[in-house]
Amino acid sequence: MSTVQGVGRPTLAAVAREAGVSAPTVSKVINGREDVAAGTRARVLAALEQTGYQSPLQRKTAEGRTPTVEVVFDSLNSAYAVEVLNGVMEHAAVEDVQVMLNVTGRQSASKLTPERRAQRILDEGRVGLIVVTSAFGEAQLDAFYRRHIPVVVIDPLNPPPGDVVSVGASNWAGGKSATAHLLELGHRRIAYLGGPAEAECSQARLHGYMAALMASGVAVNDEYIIPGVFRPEHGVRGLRKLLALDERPTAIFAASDSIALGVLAEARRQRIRIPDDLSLAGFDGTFQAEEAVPALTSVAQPLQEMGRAALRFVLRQARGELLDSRRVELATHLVVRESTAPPR
Amino acid sequence: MSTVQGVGRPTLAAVAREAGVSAPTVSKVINGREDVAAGTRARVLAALEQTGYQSPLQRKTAEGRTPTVEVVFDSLNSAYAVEVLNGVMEHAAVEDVQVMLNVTGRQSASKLTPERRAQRILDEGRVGLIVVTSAFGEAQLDAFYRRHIPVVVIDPLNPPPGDVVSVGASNWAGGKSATAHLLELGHRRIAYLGGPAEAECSQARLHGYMAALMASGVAVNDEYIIPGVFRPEHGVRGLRKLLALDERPTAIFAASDSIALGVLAEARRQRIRIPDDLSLAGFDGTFQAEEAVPALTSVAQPLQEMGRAALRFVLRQARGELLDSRRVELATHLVVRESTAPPR
DNA sequence: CTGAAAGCGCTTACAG
DNA sequence: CTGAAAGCGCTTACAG
Repeated sequence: MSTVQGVGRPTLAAVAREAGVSAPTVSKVINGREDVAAGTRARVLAALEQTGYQSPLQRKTAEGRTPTVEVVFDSLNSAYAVEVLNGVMEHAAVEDVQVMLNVTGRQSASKLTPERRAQRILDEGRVGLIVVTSAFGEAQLDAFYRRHIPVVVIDPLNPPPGDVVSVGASNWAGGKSATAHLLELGHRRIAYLGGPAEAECSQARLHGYMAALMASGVAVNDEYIIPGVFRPEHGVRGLRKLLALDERPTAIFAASDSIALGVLAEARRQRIRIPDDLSLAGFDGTFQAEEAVPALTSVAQPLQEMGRAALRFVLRQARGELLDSRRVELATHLVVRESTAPPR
Repeated sequence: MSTVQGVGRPTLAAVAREAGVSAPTVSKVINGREDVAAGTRARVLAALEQTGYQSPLQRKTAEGRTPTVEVVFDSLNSAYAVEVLNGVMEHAAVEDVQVMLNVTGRQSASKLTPERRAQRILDEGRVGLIVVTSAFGEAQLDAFYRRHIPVVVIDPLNPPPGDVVSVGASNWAGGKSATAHLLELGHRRIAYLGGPAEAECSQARLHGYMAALMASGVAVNDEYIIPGVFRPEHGVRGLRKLLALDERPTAIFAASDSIALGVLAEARRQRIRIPDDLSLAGFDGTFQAEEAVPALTSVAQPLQEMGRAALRFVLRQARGELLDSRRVELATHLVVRESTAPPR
């Protein structure tokens, strides 16, 4: 007839026993009342942690409910973002996880402080977050990290702080392969229309480009390297700048398909035929590359797989499993289509 | 000293009183136990509704937390879906609402029964749902409706049951304007590549098309009307069928831009020049119409606005406000680009 | 600031 | 299938 200890979930009474206080006192601490002495509060908090106490609400929230992961984009206005999202959603269906979607928009200056946002994630019972590119700054990622909220960043613009896990693609190898392809076709004047100068992925692509040039003994021409944004406008303006040069390039490697699409549009306006007058290679390998006219040679990133992998890593972290690595790079591969040809 | 009735949240005991049963019986109904007579269950359910009872969990969930709306797509693989989603997300940011994203995929045969899914929505404390096109069938919509879960359907494939609110665009007027445009250019043999025959929006576009023909005294040719799916494949196959006819059409009105894109691709393969040999108009007016080569004449739907409106209506219903109408149609407008021209 | 006592709201076990 | 009774786990009101 003796009471069996340690069976079932710990109750508030058990926490009280552990802390050597009464149940009402524990109740006060849990509910954030002020009228508890600092020492008592500390003992209660220790007991709460030691026993792993969960309030009925927390229990209910945790228990039957489908776990929820938050996915944060700075914008959904790109085929890139949509493909990553599709990968996340696909794996979420497999794992029976719910997805809270958050689009921050340009104004990274949110109303919420990093601390409050992290607290909210905790309050709402999220198991973790997937952050795509630059949706959150270092301060925010740090706040998540300090509270042990599992976070995975896809294609971080800057190296994420602490031990935050990131997923990307082999950008350097991809940049090298696209450039090598153009070199093999016989091009020597190859321009690079890049993404933001500070973005890791764009830097890697640039250095892959330079590595390919150097390996072929082709000098790097600074005039041919134009950083910008991953948007068609950059392709439009970039092409105009390149056409204004004394020595025009015969080929362009664009750091994203969206940039390449801008080049394509501007080339059409300027009556420059692609690939006859100018070869063009992109990066990302979204359906837009395939559907473009002419179809775009592009370095394909496994975007869906990156989304899936990010979710896998969030869930693993949430389960307390160790990850093999803080940084995962999935392979890119060059897909040759119609937009590249030997120079005239 | 008399007990004040009706003050504070209704308790389980109050529900029991209302239903004329004991508290344990109400508890059983709430917790989905089987051992309750059907008649008793019905009375308890009525009392639950009448009193507006919320379990402590529901109460806590509802209280400090940011309200959450669930958005359900059958697929995210279309520019259409992405634009609607963008509209929803934009308004969600304005209203400070969270968005749970759900992509059902082709298998509308989910593991969850309609009842259980509706229960889950309630348990998780969603304020309501936005359902895009055919993501849920009638049985599911009905289950939501019976539990008074606010639902708004965007572009329902079938007329939604009960008083479920739906948002769409002026499909009939759009179909008429596209066809009238082709007629004005001088076309008389105009084909219609439609969406699913049972889909309301496709029917409306078809009847707009027929109305325009009739108004111009042009006979409707059944061979020119081919229903299908809102995907490029339908455009590819549809064009092949039309080319096999003795009297080939000189213009095609496609019920979506994605269908038109398929026509465009197949026309290129067959060396049919658009608009020189064949005029082509689409529907949706997504960025894909603009970026196509040649740029696609298309009936623009205000997709973002439809997403925004859907969220507004969900929130209004959740607040218990009355809506002016169960069906809202936003205006479409024809955007003439490069893919339509007079017949040769 | 603390806790014994009372109380609240719901659930469980079981007699009928 | 139903409900009186007992019980559970937490919170509240208040004496000290």
